[in-house]
Amino acid sequence: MASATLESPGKPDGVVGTLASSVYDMMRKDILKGDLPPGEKLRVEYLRDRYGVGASPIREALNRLSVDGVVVRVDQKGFRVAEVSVAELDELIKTRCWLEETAIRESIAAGDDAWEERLVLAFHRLSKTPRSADQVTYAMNPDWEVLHRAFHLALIGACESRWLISYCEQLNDLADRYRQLAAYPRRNELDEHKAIMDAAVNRKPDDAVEVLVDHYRRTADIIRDSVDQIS
Amino acid sequence: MASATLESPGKPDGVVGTLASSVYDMMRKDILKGDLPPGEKLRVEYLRDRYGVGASPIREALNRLSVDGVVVRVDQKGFRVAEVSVAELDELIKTRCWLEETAIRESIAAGDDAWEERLVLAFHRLSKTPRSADQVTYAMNPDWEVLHRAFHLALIGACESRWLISYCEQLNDLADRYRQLAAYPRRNELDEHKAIMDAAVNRKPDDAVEVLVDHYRRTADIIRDSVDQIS
DNA sequence: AATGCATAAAATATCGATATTTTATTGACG
DNA sequence: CGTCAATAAAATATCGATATTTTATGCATT
Repeated sequence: MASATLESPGKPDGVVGTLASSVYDMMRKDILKGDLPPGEKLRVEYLRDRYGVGASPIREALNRLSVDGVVVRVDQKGFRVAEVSVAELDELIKTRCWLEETAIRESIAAGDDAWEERLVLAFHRLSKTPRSADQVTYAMNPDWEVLHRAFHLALIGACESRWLISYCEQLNDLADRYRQLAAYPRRNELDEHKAIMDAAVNRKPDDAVEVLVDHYRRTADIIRDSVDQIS
Repeated sequence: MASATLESPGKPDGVVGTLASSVYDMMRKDILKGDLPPGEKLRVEYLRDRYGVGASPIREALNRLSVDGVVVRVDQKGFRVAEVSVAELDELIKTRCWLEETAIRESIAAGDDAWEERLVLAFHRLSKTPRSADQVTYAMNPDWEVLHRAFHLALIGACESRWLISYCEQLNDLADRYRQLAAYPRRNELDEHKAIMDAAVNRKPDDAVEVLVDHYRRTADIIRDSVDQIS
């Protein structure tokens, strides 16, 4: 953990947009995957070194991240990576289940063929991608993570509310952070993902909700002990 | 409108916290009540004059506001006040109804005596406060607005999810912005607020949801034409 | 040993200058 | 008249210095 924290993950070469936005993206990723661990003080001077930019873009990114929920801002005391806890995990999952129930019901009700096709493709791509980057020992596969996120967002993509989608995105990312932080066993969720997709495509909202909620709760159950130890 | 835009609403004298936070609060209020109108370009040089602080705190505040949904940020092009539209209003109200349905059901289920008492007091204070600042012509009463917000947040305060509460807060504020921007007739919502409170306190979730949703939709109906004209 | 105070060191937040990018303007050409 | 290119003006974004605040340290007192 210490070496992961101190090692610079790279500089914003080939900058697109602004330095502040690049730093925001990089820092956000580092926090969500645990490279910047829960509770860590985010000192501007250290971050300048780590990301290779000046204090202003760093502070701008930190301000944005603080509204995202991954960074905690205290006036005059600076910024800190948001803590994790079992209570927080449970509240997060509970809220996620509420909101995604609404979102998936609305998507099933309003979703057209295009939505179905996006969902089917998202599942297909996810199912073709190895869950683990290593065949012997579980190792996080970044490709799978990207496709996994896309699959879950495709499920709710037809709910016709950018607000609800953005809230679900936020809760998704925060929940995934817990998964990255926890000791996660080899587990293949393929059948669960397929059951969710089938229920959605077959326009069975009650089934979809039940399987989806079960999926999220099961994940939380698996990682709960581990979260208790890192918090 | 032009004079309201150009007139400085005050400087951060007696700064508490940081300049960035003070500017954030002031600018947020100015946007929500329409003093900084929809679509307006937020030029840093102008805001420096208006709020009397340097570019850095201005940019920091703008970055935070951009995640709030009241400001739109485009890299290399700066910041602009978020636009309004009828479609946006409808999506907002729809989402608000979904989320507050969940929040009020959960609050009714989990809320203890303390929650009831907070709600009863919030209603009481709201009912004692004149809806309009002027007895002849409707004029926005800031005191009523503060208590109105508190009442609605008290309703959902026992839902046991800080995420859901913060989303409802955001949607509440954005919906209230529409009310401030629109030509709003003299209307007294006292009976509606009472019906909502009674249903909640009497632990009747279906009634509470129905009256609450009706309340929000009615407001949207009242202001829709006016919103169409300012957007 | 615990508490309080003063001072030094470290960190946070802001300022103003300046580098970079976008927008506006003007003139040439078809 | 419309389009394109060049240039100037305006605006955005960043830098590094510095003012302000917080934290750490050392010493004295109870």
